[in-house]
Amino acid sequence: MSWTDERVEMLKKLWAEGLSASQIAAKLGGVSRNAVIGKVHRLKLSGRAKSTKPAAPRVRRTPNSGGTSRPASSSASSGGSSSGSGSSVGTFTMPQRTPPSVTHTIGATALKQDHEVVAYKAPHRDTDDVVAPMPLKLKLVDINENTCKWPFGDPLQGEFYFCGHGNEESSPYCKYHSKLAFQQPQDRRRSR
DNA sequence: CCCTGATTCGC
DNA sequence: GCGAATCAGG
Repeated sequence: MSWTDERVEMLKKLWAEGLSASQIAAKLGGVSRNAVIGKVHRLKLSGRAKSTKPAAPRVRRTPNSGGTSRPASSSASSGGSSSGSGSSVGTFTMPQRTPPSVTHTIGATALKQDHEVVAYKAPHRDTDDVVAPMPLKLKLVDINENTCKWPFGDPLQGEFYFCGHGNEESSPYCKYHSKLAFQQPQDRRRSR
């Protein structure tokens, strides 16, 4: 299909209304969104509602100068483009097992009382005589192989730290949190 | 991966 | 002039 006056008019209108190129292409029919964008550019209608945007910092593309282009084979696209999930420094990965929300509540509650309280009885069904330790407020940088890595708080919120108490060997958590972390299989309530 | 617009360039 | 391919972001 070609760009008749009507179609161009429609294009201008829709573009002015803020519809996306693909939407306009769909409405007009018979054209791809690329066709629409291309036309828009030719009509010099690009920059739409673009406030402070004097010049486009576009980086010149370099397919291959003056030669036969578009050989389909984009050649060495290799994996140089990073985006690698590699190991970004500073990134912390939460434990696979999401700590039960109960713990957070407890932690928070205990925190409000702040000092004084050194320990508190474990919540309900925990018949264990294991006592939950008050979390030492260890920062990410302060934890190591021997500190419990049970997280408290929300990394996105203000407070975020780790339990930090000593652990049994080979465990990332202290005795108490190891229990919470490694067995949850208790009966799951029918959520529905 | 979905989407957006921007750009290039063979046709 | 046209628009597919491609790019650069969100």
